[in-house]
This record gives sequence, C-alpha cells and structure tokens, in this order.
Amino acid sequence: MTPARKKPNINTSPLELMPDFQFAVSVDCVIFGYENDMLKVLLIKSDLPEFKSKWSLLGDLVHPDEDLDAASYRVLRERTGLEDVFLEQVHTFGQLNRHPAGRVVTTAYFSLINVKDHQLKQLDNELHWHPVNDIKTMAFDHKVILDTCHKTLQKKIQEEPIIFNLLEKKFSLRDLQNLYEAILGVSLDRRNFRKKLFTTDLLTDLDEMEKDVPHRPGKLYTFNHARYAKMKKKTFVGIDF
Amino acid sequence: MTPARKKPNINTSPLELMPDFQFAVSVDCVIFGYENDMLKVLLIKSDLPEFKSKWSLLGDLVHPDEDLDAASYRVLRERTGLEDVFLEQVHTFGQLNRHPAGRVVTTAYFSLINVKDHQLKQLDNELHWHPVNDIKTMAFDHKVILDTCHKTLQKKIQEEPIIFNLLEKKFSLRDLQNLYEAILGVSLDRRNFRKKLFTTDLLTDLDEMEKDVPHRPGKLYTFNHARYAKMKKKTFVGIDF
DNA sequence: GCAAAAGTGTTCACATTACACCCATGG
DNA sequence: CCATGGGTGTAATGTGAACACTTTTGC
Repeated sequence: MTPARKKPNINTSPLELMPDFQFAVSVDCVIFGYENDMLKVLLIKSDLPEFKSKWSLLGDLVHPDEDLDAASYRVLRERTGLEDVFLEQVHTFGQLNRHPAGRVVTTAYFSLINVKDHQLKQLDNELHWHPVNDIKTMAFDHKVILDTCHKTLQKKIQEEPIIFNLLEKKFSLRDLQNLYEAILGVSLDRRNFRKKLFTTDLLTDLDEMEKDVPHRPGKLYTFNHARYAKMKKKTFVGIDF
Repeated sequence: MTPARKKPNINTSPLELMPDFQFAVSVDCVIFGYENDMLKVLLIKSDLPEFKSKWSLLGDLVHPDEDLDAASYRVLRERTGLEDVFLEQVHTFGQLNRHPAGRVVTTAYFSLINVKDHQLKQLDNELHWHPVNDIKTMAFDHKVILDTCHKTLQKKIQEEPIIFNLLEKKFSLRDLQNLYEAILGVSLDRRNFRKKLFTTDLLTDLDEMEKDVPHRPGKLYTFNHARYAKMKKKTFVGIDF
C-alpha cells in the first residue's frame, strides 16, 4: 500500500478548482426549554415535501462570511429573539445521505433558554415547544442529533452549573430539583439534593418566598454567577470509569 | 425585526444552485502516542508555503462519497497503516480565515495508538512524533485544535478507560501510572493509584514479569475489555460542579 | 382540618487521602 | 552493597445514600 497524495489537494490547488470537494455546511440548533415540569425542545415543521409531516430542528446554511458559531447564534436569534444565551457546539454530522438535496454537513449546537424570557419569532411553520420524551421521529437525521444533544445535556449538567439557564432568575429548590429530575429521568432524594446544592455555595438566598402556590411556599434563590467564576479554576483529578 | 427566509434556502433549491454556500470540508486527526514517558502527537511538515517551517496535523479533504468518520479513518490508515484503533470526533472548527486557500471547515478527531504497534507510512514531509508539551506553534489553527483535543483527552481518560489504547497489550502498573501522569500533568500517589486500579477490576494479572529492567521487575497486566463491556451499562447520577 | 409540599439531621457504608518501610533485581 | 523502583496497610477524613417527622400555607 502506497497511499500517495490524492488527486485533489487543498495544499496545491485553490479551492475553486475543486468543485467536487465542496459541500454545503449547515448548523442545527437544539434549543432546550423547561415548561410544565418537562424538558422541551423548540421544533418547526419541515418544509421539505420529503418530510412533510415531520418535525425539524432549527437550522440554516452557514453563510460564506460567517463563522460556524456565528451562524448558530444567528439561527437562535432569528427564531427566539434572544441574545447572550447559552449555546455550545456538540457534534458534527456528515453522513452521505442525511439531506435529500445533496451533501450537507451539519454542526449541531445545543442551547438552554428560559422559555418565559422570550417571545417566539417567526410563528410560521408551527414553531413549537415539544416535550423531548414524546418525540419519536423527526425529519432528516434530526432525531439522532436530538438524542446526542440530550445525552450531552445530561452529562454536562452534572459537570457544570449550566442548568440555571433553563430557569427564571428566581427559583425554588423544588423547581431546580424537578428540572434535574426531568433532564436526567431519575428521582433524587430531596434532603440530599438540598444539602448538595447548599454545599456548592452557588445559590444566593433571596429572602423571598414563592407566591400563589397551594401549599407552603418555598424560599427563592438565584444562581451566584460571580461565586462560580471564582471557584471554577480548581483543577480536578480523579479516575472514575 | 422580521427575520424571514434567507435568499438561498436549502429547502427550496437544489444545492447546485447555491455555489456561494459551498465550502471545503476537511478532517484533521490528532494522533496521540506515548513514548519515553511523554505524550506525543504525530505531525507532518506543512507543504503550504505560508507555513513552510510549521508543523501540521494529519488531515485531508473529505471526499464527496465519504462520511466524515470514514475520512478520518482513511487519513489515519494512510499515515499509520493501522486499522481498528480508537478514533473519536472532538470538535469542528469553522473560523473564516483558518485556511489560506479559502473557506475550509474542519472536523477534528483524536486517536490513541500504541506507538510500537505500527510503522509510520509515507515518510515524506518529515512525519514525526512530537512531545505535546514542546509544541509552541503550528500551521493554520492547528495549535488550537491540538489544545482542544489534549483537554478532551485529559477529561476522557478520567471517565472511560481509553488510556489503554496508548500502551502495549502487556504493561506494568508503573507504565500505566506514568502515562496518567504524563497526560494529566500531575503526580499521583503510587499506593492509592494501585488500589484504585485494582478496585476497578479491569486489569488481568498475567503472572508475568517485566524483563531487562535495572531494578526489581514489576508484574505485567492486561486490560480486561470483556469485564469493562459488562460493567459499562451502569448509570450514574451525581452532581459535581 | 386536610392536602400538599417545605424544611430539617443522623447514621452507615464507602471512597479518598496521606503516609513509610521492606523487597527484589541488575550492575 | 548500592541504586532503583516494586510491593504493601492503616488511620483519618470526606462523601453519598438512606431514611421520617414537623411546619406552613391555601382551600
């Protein structure tokens, strides 16, 4: 085997001379929200005839003068009107036949937003929140992308306090625990959960109470960003297969 | 703001009609190895005049009929002659001016191989192993890609027993500990390390000894893949910021 | 007063850390 | 016999898991 230089070589030809090696590149945003004790994702009806009745992630082609990250922020902004929200790259999907129109490589991002913080923009194509657990099929390979992002979300909320992006500024411990349980699909011991959260020292007690609840109101807290920024630096070493 | 449908739309035009929305797509492989107590990475001299004296990751354009994963396996195979090795996608880099030839989006993969298991193929362009800690600058944005993959490696060896891919089949506990220390850049207590590794129950004692060492020889072990496959299923829940 | 959820401590098992000495081998 | 690393145990501390009763509020 002498695996020599392939015919087209980016190092010796300008890109324009290699039309066969040009793909479309898109971004797809998995926008998670939390509503009625359920983890939800923002989806739109596909406008491709092939996927007429299927739901699709929010995505777009990357513009020629646009970074990947910028493209995903743009999609998010156009659809939700939100800026400065949590958005992170997850994985790139490049299967040959993932898009009926031709070769499209897509980079998936996941975003965490507070459902109540925003107005849905562009209400065509039935842009809607869907409970993640109810979604069985989607257009393209979007179900695979959603599942990948859901797993990434499950893992990351155990490593970093990103979960607060899904809640309103003020929340009760019960809100927070319900959200963990909704995302992880498990139930947690209430006392241990509270203890754990307080030892992280990342919650600021607002000395306020829930209102209009048909039971004893809980205290409200807020996430202490500043304190997290300080403690984040610590290195960690531990082997845990 | 009425963020309406953008002019070019993949859902309404065949891709061929959107030449401005076509990019080159490449893969870059960060191939890690372990030699002389150092974590190393396999690099090649860039053949672009812009980066004449700089080192570059092993990469190539993705072929039109090739998945991303297949492309990275191909690059790895062509350069190392190896098949069936650990290779995993890490991140996609799509900065506007990351490649002088034009718009190239690249997906980075990292691979873990046993340096002694293979013969370097295609020994042109000074394909060489470089200690990761000695590398200061690289061609393109490859230093950023390398750093990203190094961090991913550091994180993943603490979560999954992928580190064994870097060692020979038979290894001593000292080998394994040195490797952890080289990758993580820390030093670990020897007794605690051994205890920890034995409680994972993933090492098979071969009842063999090191040979030709200028000190008391250590026992040799091998990684028990079967046992790991069995125990892997366990779910884990724990919040750890 | 009833329903619903808030708030609160202790115990036990297990994991992590810190730490020091003798042993086997090659030279 | 000396240099080098191999091999081993224990005590203290910290962490995670299990578990039940009283309190506050709205109705």
